[in-house]
Amino acid sequence: MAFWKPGTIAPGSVVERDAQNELDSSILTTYNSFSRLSLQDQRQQLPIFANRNHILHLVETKRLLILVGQTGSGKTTQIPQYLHEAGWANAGRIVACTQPRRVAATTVAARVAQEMAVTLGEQVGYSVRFDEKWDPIRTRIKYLTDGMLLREMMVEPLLQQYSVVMVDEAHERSLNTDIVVGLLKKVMRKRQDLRVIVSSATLDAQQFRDFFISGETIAEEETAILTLDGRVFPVDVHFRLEPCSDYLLATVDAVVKIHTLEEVGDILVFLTGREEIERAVELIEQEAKNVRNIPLQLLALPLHGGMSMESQLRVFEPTPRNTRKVVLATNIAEASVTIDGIVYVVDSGFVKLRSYNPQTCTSSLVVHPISKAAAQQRAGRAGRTRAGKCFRLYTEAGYDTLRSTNVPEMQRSDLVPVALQLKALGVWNVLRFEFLSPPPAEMLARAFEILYSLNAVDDYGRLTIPYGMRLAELPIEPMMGAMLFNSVRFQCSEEIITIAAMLSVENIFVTQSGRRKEADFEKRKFSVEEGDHISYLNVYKTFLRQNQSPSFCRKHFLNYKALQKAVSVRNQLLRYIRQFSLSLTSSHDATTIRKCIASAYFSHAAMLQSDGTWRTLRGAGMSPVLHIHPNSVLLKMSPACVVYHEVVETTKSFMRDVTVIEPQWLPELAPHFYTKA
DNA sequence: GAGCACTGC
Repeated sequence: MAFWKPGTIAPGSVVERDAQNELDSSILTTYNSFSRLSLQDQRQQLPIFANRNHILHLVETKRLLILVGQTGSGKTTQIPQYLHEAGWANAGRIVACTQPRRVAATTVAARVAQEMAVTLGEQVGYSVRFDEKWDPIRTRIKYLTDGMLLREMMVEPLLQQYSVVMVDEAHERSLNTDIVVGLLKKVMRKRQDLRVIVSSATLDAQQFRDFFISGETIAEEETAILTLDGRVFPVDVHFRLEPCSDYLLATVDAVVKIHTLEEVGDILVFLTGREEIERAVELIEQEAKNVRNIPLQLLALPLHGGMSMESQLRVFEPTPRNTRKVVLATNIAEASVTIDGIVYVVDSGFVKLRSYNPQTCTSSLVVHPISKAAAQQRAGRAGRTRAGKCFRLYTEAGYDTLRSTNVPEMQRSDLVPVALQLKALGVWNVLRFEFLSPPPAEMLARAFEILYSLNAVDDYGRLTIPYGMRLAELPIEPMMGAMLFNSVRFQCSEEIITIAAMLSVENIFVTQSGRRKEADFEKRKFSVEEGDHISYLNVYKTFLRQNQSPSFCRKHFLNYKALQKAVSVRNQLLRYIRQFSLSLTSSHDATTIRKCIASAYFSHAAMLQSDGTWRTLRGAGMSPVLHIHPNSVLLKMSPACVVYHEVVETTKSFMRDVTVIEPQWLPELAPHFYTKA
């Protein structure tokens, strides 16, 4: 293939896969060359074992250790054990290891408990939302999501119970990881004894060190950067010689070329979204019919977050005989989901990213070029089980123009919840908080204006007690929290908790390509003219009445897993209601429920214009022209006045989760915001 | 008559 310019990357030079994958490679006997060894012998075979004493020495003598960990180095499972063996968990102290994802925290904890031959939940435990197994007295090593560590810090800001905190996957720059890192720097000022380990990728290790040594919190000589070798297979990386004008067609072309020219092995393709993936599947299926001289069948499978769990599971089934599987995936396959047997990766070089515009309170979902770090992560997906190849649909010069690491989530998020959480975590002056990547001061100032309008902070920017503190404690966004508190007054808290839970989960209605009409028909059975919120209430009530039956969901195109999550969220919210001693009352009057929604979402009210679009009532000149989202039950209706949960900008500015209201409610419910004309 | 990347509390 003269088409491709080869450029090998050395074994171990790909960015670390997430902790769960690291674990998979040692659990799955098929691919574990050490499987016949005892667990202790297996531990000593890991590349990291050679560094054990060095790591312990660094933790002993330095206060901050930055680990550049390669794939399969075993750092997530081994380092906490080394620290435990060396006595860092003596005298009632605990070694903590944070993860950005729930599955990683729980599965790694299970593996470590197994290696230490202890019962999970005793010496080794984990803590994630909805699920925890650890013992306040006995637990010595604790794996937790960084979000859970933040919750613990609301109660114990100095983390006195922990001797070492290891922040894993810090290079992903998730919102919570960044907040944890910023807070750890603050804690290190007050606790000389605390040890911090930050695990990251090559490209940003120095940035983490610079962050901690700035402001003389800790001296440079109190820090160390250590690079660990990994256990992965080499991946040949091929660039295009010429840029392509249409990466979708280039994708299909690349898949067909791999299929005809390369030896057996499954293909993983990275694209940006559902629509694109479905088109690519179609095109590949067409092309596959024309390939006649190959004994292998080509099986194209989509993989994206909008699919039901059972459809997603299809990509994990073993590839049938005489078949080559090609999985066309979104970013879900970059870190969250690992597919075995992938030998070839086709990388479009693009990703769909959500970013937030605080001026219009709008989030947009736009296709962006990926970062170099993400490109390496994607390439690494080909080297899991044996040597692989990665075909990049961009030139080497194009690669050089990519930014080195991901845009931190902090830079593209609504800062209202961040500001509220930092206040609740005891950060007195949020504008002076040391962020790893500081957001513009005016964006933080705007966040405080909104917190003030919600009565979460007072004239001086102080958190109100108990209201602001309670809003911060709730695991939902502040405006939704306000709706929850208002529901007590409207005497419909039962229904509002359900609605809040349903708004917290995505993709309640699943759509399978080709069965859209059926799905639409089923959806209409739950739909009411009042709008999406009340329709969700219907879905939830019916789901419970059907005893949370998976087959009921399948029959009616409902997402079983999403609904189960809604049940968990609702139970959690119910616990908060009880904790705050709020009364639980039920209302069968949809008008009351709609008024309650509008009482918190009054700033999200929009009026129908003569041209058939909507505009927000206040600041209409600034607000974009709004449309009802195609997923809304109100799509074909033209309600005169609505409130919406959020606006997402894709091809247009769409209002998602819309409820019909009467315009005269607004001056009654929010007189400070709307004055009667 | 069109659309929705992925996490987390």
